[in-house]
Amino acid sequence: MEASHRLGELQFAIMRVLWDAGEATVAQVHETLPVDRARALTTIATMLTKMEKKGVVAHRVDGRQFVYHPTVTEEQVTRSMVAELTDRLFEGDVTALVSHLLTEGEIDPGELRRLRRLIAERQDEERHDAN
Amino acid sequence: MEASHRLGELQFAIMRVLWDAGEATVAQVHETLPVDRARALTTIATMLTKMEKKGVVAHRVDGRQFVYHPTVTEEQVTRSMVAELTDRLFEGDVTALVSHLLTEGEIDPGELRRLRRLIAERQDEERHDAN
DNA sequence: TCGGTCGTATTACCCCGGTAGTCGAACCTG
DNA sequence: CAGGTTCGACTACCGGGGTAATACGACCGA
Repeated sequence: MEASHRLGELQFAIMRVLWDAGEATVAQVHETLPVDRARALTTIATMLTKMEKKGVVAHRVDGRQFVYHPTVTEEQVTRSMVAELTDRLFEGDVTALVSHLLTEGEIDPGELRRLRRLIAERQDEERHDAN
Repeated sequence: MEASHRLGELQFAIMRVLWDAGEATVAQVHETLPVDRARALTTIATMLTKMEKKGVVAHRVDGRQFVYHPTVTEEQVTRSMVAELTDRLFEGDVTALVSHLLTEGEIDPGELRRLRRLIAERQDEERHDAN
């Protein structure tokens, strides 16, 4: 029942930092962020403000600094973004997505074995769970 | 080696129509489009212009009408969008994505069996192919 | 106390997806 | 030929991601 937490590239990167650290100031996020492209500190601050308005982060005040923390879990975001793509591209048919990955993706034999094991485990759980 | 064909919701819907029909006029696209929400004809026309500028469609002239056709395949688009998500969310680890689908997604036992068979087939191909 | 520094707030752009009104040219049709 | 219709071109606007300069207030050290 969660809203669709659609995050952009930078927003996701920021969330990563916050998920890892639990909480962080603007400066800390800025430093921790992968330095692919140097971004101004104010850019991060602006982003965090927007993200707070959107409800994916919140902050507490520590002295003069804002300490931001996530209000949504990585799982929630990942799930909603994967679900959105699955809906968009495969009408929600998860199997179709996996099928695509198998036929189009570069999956080596080792990966295939891992996947097979994964599914077997899942089937086991399915059998044991009333869920 | 294809560029990242990132398409929005409406753009994708339009591409669907074009992929299905092979080619279509603005009016045909407009009519064929799922009538979830009534859109103005000009909206479709504008979108198609933008999409042509972006290089995912092209048009020929038939009398006074433009007949649009796709210049990229559904496979190309699907692949690049899936790849983008996989990179964003799972650092390109396809198995991680599938794992996510298995543990988080709503996959019923029937689906699991289908997937298992899919993987088995893929493994067979892997064995037979020198690829 | 005064000036610099630190850190957030405000403001302003750019780009692009989406939405659509209006304009102008071509084309029928009476 | 005149007037209405059709269809693309042009223009405009909103929202949101991304980027950042500038403004402003608080704080600290000399």
